[in-house]
Amino acid sequence: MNAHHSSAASRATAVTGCTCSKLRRLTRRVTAVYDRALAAAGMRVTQYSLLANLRGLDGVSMSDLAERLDMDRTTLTRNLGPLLAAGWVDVAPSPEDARRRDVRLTATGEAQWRAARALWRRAQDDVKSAIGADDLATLHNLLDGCVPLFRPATGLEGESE
Amino acid sequence: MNAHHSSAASRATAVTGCTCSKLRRLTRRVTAVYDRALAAAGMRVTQYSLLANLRGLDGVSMSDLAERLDMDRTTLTRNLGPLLAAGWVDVAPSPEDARRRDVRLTATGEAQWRAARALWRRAQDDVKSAIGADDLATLHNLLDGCVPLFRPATGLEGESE
DNA sequence: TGCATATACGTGCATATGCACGGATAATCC
DNA sequence: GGATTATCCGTGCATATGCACGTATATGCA
Repeated sequence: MNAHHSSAASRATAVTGCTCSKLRRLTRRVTAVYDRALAAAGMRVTQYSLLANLRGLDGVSMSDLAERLDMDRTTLTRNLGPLLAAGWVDVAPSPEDARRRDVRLTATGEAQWRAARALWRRAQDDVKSAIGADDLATLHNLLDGCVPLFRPATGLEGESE
Repeated sequence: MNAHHSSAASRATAVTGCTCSKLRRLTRRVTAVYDRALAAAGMRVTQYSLLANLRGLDGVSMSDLAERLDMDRTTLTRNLGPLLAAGWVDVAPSPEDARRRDVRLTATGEAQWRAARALWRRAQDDVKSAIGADDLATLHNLLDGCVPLFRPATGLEGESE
């Protein structure tokens, strides 16, 4: 399908269709790939991502973690539910600020992540094989680069007046 | 940020990170853009997409529509709920096959779609401005091109043995 | 014809997503 | 120091997503 360099590189195609629907469509299908692979570890890709992002962090507030994941704060609250019930993460009030609730990966959660890691790797490799390394790199760069363009205003960027 | 041709074109970057999480992350943020724009029409981008896809089709079975959208059949059933309640779509048993239920856009639904179209257009233009026409074209081509790679097997493709 | 199979669909369950709203605590400002 | 404001958070509501399972109808075969 792709000889060597660029199979999906655009040749000035007129931009048509809904970017959002295209994103949602592919997200649905790709999520299925990862979820099927991670099912053997009893978790979904969203949960795997939470565990992975919690690694190395020694206690993050809900809001900080949500912002880090570009996720709504209240969505994070509920997404942590299953992980909390499974004992993979721990949430405790911050000693310094009683308003904050610090999220932490437990030892069990760390072990679970480590076990799921191989399954995730397999899914990631499958995706890489299917899309191709070059196109996947381009896709990653586009996805990463676009996110900051749509971040909600924190009220600190446009201090012009 | 981009001089002329390619701001997000990859230069052999090592592919790291989770493709699925990256997709989900951007989808979250971009969906917010469209949903905010379409809120004035009382609908979300998922619903707008349904109406748009129903246009021109004179009755599609649930399964066919789901496949067309790369969406789980049961997800479609529930996503049609609000549209059905609003009277924007109509679902009726097929005259030929009592198992099938044909989905059709109503006149009200058509009008709603037409009204929402301008709002969608504005969101789409905003996204195009933010990302840039070239990168957006590349993104669209990648998204469209990848979907078929992850379609569930229909049991008709690998007849080798 | 009658039964086994295949197809089309809905529901229960669990999670994912985010807006609107309200409660609790910290910071600020007279 | 007490009222106002800002920050951090959970919950109610509505939708989005899909797997497992069951039901109804059509199809194919003996």
